[in-house]
Amino acid sequence: MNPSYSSTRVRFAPSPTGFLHVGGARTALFSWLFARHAGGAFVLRIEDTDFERSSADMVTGILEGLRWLGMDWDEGPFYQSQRLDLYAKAAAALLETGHAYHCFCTREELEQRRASATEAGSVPRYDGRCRGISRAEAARRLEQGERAVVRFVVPRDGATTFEDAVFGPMEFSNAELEDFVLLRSDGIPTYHLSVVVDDLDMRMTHIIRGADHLSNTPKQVLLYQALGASLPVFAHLPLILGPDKTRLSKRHGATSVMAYKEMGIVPEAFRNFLALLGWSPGDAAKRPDGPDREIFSTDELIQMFSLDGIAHSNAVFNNEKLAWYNTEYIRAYDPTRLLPLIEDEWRQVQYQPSRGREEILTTIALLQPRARSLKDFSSAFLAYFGDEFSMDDAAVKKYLADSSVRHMLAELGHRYAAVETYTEASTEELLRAFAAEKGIKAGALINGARVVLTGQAVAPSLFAVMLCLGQQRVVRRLEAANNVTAV
RNA sequence: GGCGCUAUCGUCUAGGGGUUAGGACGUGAGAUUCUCAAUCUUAAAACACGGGUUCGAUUCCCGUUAGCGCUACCA
Repeated sequence: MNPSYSSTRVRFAPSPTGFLHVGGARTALFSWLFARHAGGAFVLRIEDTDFERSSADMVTGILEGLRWLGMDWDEGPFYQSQRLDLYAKAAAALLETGHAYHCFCTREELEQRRASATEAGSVPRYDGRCRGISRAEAARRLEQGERAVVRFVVPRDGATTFEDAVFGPMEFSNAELEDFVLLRSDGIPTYHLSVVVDDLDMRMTHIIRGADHLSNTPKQVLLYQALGASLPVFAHLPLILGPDKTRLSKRHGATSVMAYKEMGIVPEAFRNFLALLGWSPGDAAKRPDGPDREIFSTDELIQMFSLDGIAHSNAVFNNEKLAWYNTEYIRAYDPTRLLPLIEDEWRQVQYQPSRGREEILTTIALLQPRARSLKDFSSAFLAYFGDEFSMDDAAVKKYLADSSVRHMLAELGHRYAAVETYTEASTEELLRAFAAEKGIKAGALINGARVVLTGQAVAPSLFAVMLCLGQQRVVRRLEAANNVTAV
């Protein structure tokens, strides 16, 4: 079968009650990878039925995060808040078929019963007392303005089963479930109703979501059955944990995807890292000799992805490994691809390079092996792109504390001014001869010059830096060596 | 508490009835010497515990423990 004709349909259905967080991003990524692998559709649906906590800004942020990670969607975004009539209709149908009933218990009553049940050491579960209310009576009470929710009739006994594509066969005793709410008293659907109705309406074939929904699934399975629909494939993803092995949350620091952009992470690195968090290509990553593969292009990820490779256990988010991916990606980029990302960083700090595009490109190439983040290009590396940069205090202290070194560097600047063929070799030759003449170790001069030239203690080979900067800048900066003072 | 899920180096993981249990990140040591956050070499580091099944379990089964999740008129 031609995969492009596949009817596979997968959705990502975030709730806009927060930014796109790491866990959500991975769910989206796995769903997207799965859809692309199958040649199916990837649908975006915003689950904004919690009006109190949802906001349009959050939707914007989520879409921004998705785009940043390079995930495109084929349909949507659909908003549940605009599909309310659909859920109401479904609830009415369920009411009609006896799968649901009106419950007039107030929140206060419910809370009270819950509290006393907990106190008595029993499980707080709705007892279904309003099931017995006849439809006629319910209609009358509604007529009189009484508020009611619509609850689902969960079978008292038996079990609900389904097959999870990740965890295998699942069985939940119905006695563990309560008659959950379908429609709130204001007519807004609850999560269980809206997901099922939408997944059905949107003809989803696979439901890929976090394992925190595993225990909710039997309720939804019951709903599918009551609606006379067949089940989609459920695939639950193990959760992502913080370093302390509790579920990743704000107190673990960066949890919003965009925070990683702000840290100078490149999207491909983040995506590669995320893809391998809770999923593994297995033997496909093996190489006959040498280490297993860790770096995969998007196309490779799409081609290799399968539900079988999804782990069953939770994974701790490892910042160090992400940082490693970032350096790998930054290093491997073609400078022309890196440039726009760097320009974006420059814009953010309102920096204007004073060098031409070609020079900038070769400079990037020089710096790439040492960059750990995009941020380096808008901070530590600024001395390479223009003449506005600051000195690293520690570097100055370490290599320029001695005033005689500063004097020598200034003098060295004069010498460079007179050089006719300015090359990597000639600059080195001159410096070493100069050091010999002054009776100082070349290394001391080199380290000092590095700081004067770049403001940093760490840089590429000094003479490569000199060539990159060009004769004029080198002369100017060296001649100003005496003005350098540690703050 | 009830229900569910899970358990291989510190972390991400491969593997699977008989292996020197493989790789990556990180960490340690060494090399290089013009710096290191670059590079190269190298080392340490794991099958949670207890019972089965079996000639043989890290692998299969059960239990224990631990962790996580769910248990709302949130999603």
